[in-house]
Order: sequence, then C-alpha cells, then structure tokens
Amino acid sequence: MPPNKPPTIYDVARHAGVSITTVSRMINTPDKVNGDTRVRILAAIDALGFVPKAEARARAMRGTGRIGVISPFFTAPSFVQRLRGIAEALSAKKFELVIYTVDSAERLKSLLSSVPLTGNLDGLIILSLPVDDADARRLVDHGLPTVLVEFPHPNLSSVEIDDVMGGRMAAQYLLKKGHRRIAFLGDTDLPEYSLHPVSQRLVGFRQGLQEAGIELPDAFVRLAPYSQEQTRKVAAELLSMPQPPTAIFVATDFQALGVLKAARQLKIQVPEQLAVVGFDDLDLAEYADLTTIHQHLDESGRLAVEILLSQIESPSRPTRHVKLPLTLIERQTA
Amino acid sequence: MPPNKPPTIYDVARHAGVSITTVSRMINTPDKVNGDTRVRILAAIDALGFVPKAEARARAMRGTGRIGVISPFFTAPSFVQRLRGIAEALSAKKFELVIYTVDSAERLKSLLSSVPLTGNLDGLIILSLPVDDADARRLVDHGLPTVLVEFPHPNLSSVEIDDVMGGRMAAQYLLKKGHRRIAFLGDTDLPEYSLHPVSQRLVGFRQGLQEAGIELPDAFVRLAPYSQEQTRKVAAELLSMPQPPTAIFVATDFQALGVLKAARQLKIQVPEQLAVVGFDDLDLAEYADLTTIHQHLDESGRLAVEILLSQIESPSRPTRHVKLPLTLIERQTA
DNA sequence: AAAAAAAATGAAAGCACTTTCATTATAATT
DNA sequence: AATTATAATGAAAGTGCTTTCATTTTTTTT
Repeated sequence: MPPNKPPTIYDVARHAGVSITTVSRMINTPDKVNGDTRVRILAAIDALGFVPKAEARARAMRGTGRIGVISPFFTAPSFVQRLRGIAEALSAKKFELVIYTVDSAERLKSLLSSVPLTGNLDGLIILSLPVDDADARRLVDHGLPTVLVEFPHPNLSSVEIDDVMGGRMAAQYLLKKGHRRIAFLGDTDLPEYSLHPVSQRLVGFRQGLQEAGIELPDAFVRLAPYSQEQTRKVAAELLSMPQPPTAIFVATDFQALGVLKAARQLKIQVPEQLAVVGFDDLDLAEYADLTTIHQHLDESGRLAVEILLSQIESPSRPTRHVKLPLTLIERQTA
Repeated sequence: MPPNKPPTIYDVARHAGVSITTVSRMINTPDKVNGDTRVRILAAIDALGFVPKAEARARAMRGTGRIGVISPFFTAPSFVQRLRGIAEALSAKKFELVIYTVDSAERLKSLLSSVPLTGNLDGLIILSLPVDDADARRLVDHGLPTVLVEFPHPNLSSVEIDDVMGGRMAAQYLLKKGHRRIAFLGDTDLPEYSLHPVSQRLVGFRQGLQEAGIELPDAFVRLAPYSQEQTRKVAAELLSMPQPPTAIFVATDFQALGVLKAARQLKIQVPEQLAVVGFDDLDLAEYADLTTIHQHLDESGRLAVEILLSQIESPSRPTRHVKLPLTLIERQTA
C-alpha cells in the first residue's frame, strides 16, 4: 500500500483473514458476524486506521465550512483588496477559503454551472462578475447561499456602490477646481453583457458635467485595455491634442497611474497643467499621491462574508442589497 | 424512472442525448465540454433536479481535487504575485485552490498540525513561511505532498532564490555606478526562527561591498516595519544625516516605494542625489521606474504547482530544490 | 483539397463499498 | 448417527459515479 493511500475494506479483509463481505457486515450488521471474527476484524480496522472513504470524506468536510470565491484573475489590485477583506473576515472563523479564478466569460459560465453541483461549498461570493438569470436560479435551486460584490442581481444578496454617483462626484470636484476642458479615460475590457461599473462612472461623470452646462466631447472620452502601458499610450494621445484637457477622470486608480506616467513622460506638471482623479483608492494611490474616489474595497469583502454567514445560518432570510458609501480623497494630483 | 427515485447521471445523459462520461465532465471539468453540449446538459440537470450522490462521487474520485496554499496574509504584493502564478497553473487543472492565510506564528503552527490530518487535500504549497523539522516530518508521515516557496527545508521540495547573491548583485551595481556612501534598508517583521530572505540579502549586500573594500556602517543599516509610512519615516531619518548615503538598497520593492516617497518629500533628486535599488520587481516597480533585483514571483508559483503535481502523481519521486535566477532590472531610480 | 492537430465525445474499466444469492459450518432435532 | 435447521461466511453482481484510453469530429495547417 502506497504510504499516502488510506487503507480500504480490501486491506482490512486481507489483514483479518476474512472477505470484504464479512468486514462490511461487521461494520453494518455486526450481530450477523461471529464474536471471534468480529474481534479479529476490529483489531484489523484499528491497526490499519481504516475509515470507510465516504465517511472519511464526509467527516473531513464536517469539521470546517467552506466558502468559495469566484474572482477575476489577480491582475487587478482592486480584486486583491476585496479578497483581502474576505480572507480577513474568514480567518477568525471555521471556514476555508476556496478560490476560483476567472479569465474568460467561458470560464465564468463553466464555474457557475459546476460549482453548485459538486456540493463542496457552504457559501459562495462572486466578485465583480456578471451573473445572469439562469445562473442565479441554479444557485438558489441548489441552495448555495451566494453574495455578489459589485455586479448585482435581484435574486441574490449583494454589496455594491453607486458608480453613477461616483462619476458625478469626480465631475463636481473638477468643476469646483475650475476645470472646463475635462476628459474621461476608462477600460475597454468590459463583459459582453451586463452594465459595467466603469460605464456607470462615465454616465455619472457626464451627468455631473452636463449639470454645469459642460459637454464631454467624444474626443475626450478614451478607452484603453486594462494595463498601464496601454493606458499610458492612450493618455499620451489624449494629452498631445492641440487643445488637450486640463483634467482627466480615470475610471480606475490602476489606469490613473498610467495617465500619471504619460504626464511625466510628456513633462506635463500634475496638478498644475493636468489634474488627475482616479477611482478606488487602491493601496498604491497613496504612494502616487492620487486624488481619488474612495470605495471601501476591503470592507466590501468583509461585509460580503458577514452577509453570507448570516444566510448560511438562516437560509430563509431575505436577500440583502447593501450599498457602501463613496468619499473623495483629496491628495496631490487634483 | 420510479417517481420517488432521485435521478442519476444515467437519466441526465439520456435526457441530454450524451454519454454519462460527458455529463461527468460537464460537472467536473466543464471547459472540456463543447458550449452547446454544456447548455443541453445543464438544461437536463435543471429539468430533472439532478444532484450527484455524494457517496458515489466519493467512491469514484481518485483524490480530493484540492490543493492547499498556506500563505502570509495578503498584505505583501509579492505573495499576491506568487499566488497569481499558482492560480494560473492550477486553473487549467482539475484542482480547487484552498487558501489558508497566516497572520501569526501561532496560526501557522495550528495549520501545520491540523492540515495534514484532515485528509482533504491532495497537495500543499507553503509560501514564504518557515517549516521546522517536526512540521516537515508530520507532512511526510501523513503523505501530504508539499512544496515550499522561499523558505526551504531539506526534507521537502522547494522553489527558492539565492538571496545572498541578490544582495551581492545590488552592491556590485551600486559600486559600478560609482557610489561609495551606500545604505541598506530592510524590514523588521521577521519570524522568530528561520533565516529570513531579507537577512540573507543584507549578508550578500555586505559581502559585495566588502569585496570592494567598502564598509557598511551600522548607522547605514536601518530596519522598518513593513509599511510604506513607517519605511518613509526611517528613510527620512537616514536621508537627514549630516553625511547621508548617496545610494540605498531596499530589501523589498514595497519598502523601496516608501524610500522614494521620503526622497520626494525631502526634495532629494532620484537618481542624481540618491540612487534607489529595490528587490522583487513587483508589478508596481515599473510604475515607479524602480531599478530592482528581479525575481520570478509569478513563475515561482507556477513552478511550485508543477513540482507538486508531479509529486502527487508519483509520490516516490525524490524531493526537488529549484533555485530561480535573479536579474537586475535597470530603470530610472539608480 | 488533403493532412495533421486539437477538441469533443464515448466505451469500458475502476472505485470502495453494499447486497443478493450461494456455500459451508455448526447446532438442534429426530 | 442421520437429517434438518440455523448461523456464518464468501462470490459475484450491483451502485452511481470518475477516469483512462480510444474513437470521432472539428479545426487548423500545409
């Protein structure tokens, strides 16, 4: 027997000198087994540390609960911060954290179909990923308590922010600072269906400008793939226009860093010649002295766990949709 | 089908017009099933209300399908990058990723005593955490294939770097750049036992300087808690000395950012007045244009998974100790 | 268009047991 | 002592799935 392979009923039978049938009887209906034989089989069970596999597995699962997190791949620091909140909230509890990373819509679909069926989880958190009606129904039907973060669905609990308001806040701040040639930069990597938070931030931003009678020209709305290098390039184009903007609202801090890099390379003074506002308030926003719309990334993870655990305890409780507040953090860049 | 008999995989297969193999794949590795077929099978599962029987699954499965990772808490971006490598390597496999975060030596001890006993992991990766002889013996005795990353133990496979050499490389680079008043800044958060990589980087750094006849004065060796704010303060003290260093080797990129911040606040030009070299080459090193010793953080995670999976497949294979190379990435700060 | 490679799917073996039917051993009855 | 009944045990079939190896289909390459 390989050292790491647990003993089976065959091993016990061999050890005790009986058939597996008799061992099975010993376990299930011992009164049908002769006394002396019973003793011999029990000794073998003890000696080998035998536990029927299904029971061993059930027993192993019983000790701790298991929370799954379906998360976009670790490329975005905001996901890491939410995950940190989740891990922190779970670390004091008797729960394991199981991570399923997603790098495509296909993969998300895959997970959402298999995770409710394999029966390994007590609860599930889905981070910043869209869930459709069929997916939501399956999760509910299989009784897997689920909390969504950032992308809500009416049938499942969620932790959200008001992205429209966030965009509006950025617009109002830049207007208050006296800016009139104002641009927006967001990312292109949006899911095919589902309103993306970045799109909502643009909606709010546009509304905020319109409320002050300021247009947001199409030339001042730029999208870049979610990488600093690509963002830098797009920002460089924007900043090299004949009449470039004097302020940019960047839909995520991560890409705001790309904008700052472009400014640095074009020797444009921030904030004197260019004001930059980001969104998220990532850990590294402080390093970059970035003015940004702060959302409680870590707290969103913690709160998701709190809601989930209460649903695991009382499955009949109604779903909850919680909106976390936004605040504007004024640093150096705007 | 008898009305009170729950549907089985055979019923689902018949209903969807596929084999039970394909249904099983849909449940366990859905990415290996064609999209249209997946939809059909899911519809059949939903229509029949099929739930796989736990006992039958337990019987049929050749393992737990789960890989555990014991990791320091997500405060350090380097752990996140290693974890990213792990997640990437596992995402194409049939394993779930279970995270156990560690925020104290007590917690580490607790995990290392309980995790091998639960029998619900196929393998374990331990990230940047010390493992003593008793821990290593327990892991081996219970047959839990284990790979260590960063902190090696002779009895377990590991993925490492040569931290001493890394320190030496930084020293040689700064000397080549003409620096003679050279300092070191590392972090104070070291485990109570086990030689920490940062200590080894200092050893190598010191050696590299000594080989050129340069002393590293005690006043030029500073330690700060692993936060940018604390690091900034310690760096500010260092930089405010009567004869401050003209170059600093910072043992981690994360803290190097704190040093750069201190320089900025003291209006010290980098690299003209102060050269800064970091270690790790974190994602954000590029943003900060940080010259740094590059280690393959993502790759260390991927390689750990590769070694682990080969040990799960063939437990009798001998342990492997792999050292990943280091390269110096020359950017703006030095 | 043909050949090669990759993806999707299926047949059959296997898992770790339980259960049914058969065989053997022992005890009770005549 | 022989026969019958009961108890103990085993062989083989069955469970509801997973997995391995093979086959078919589709896609890509030449």
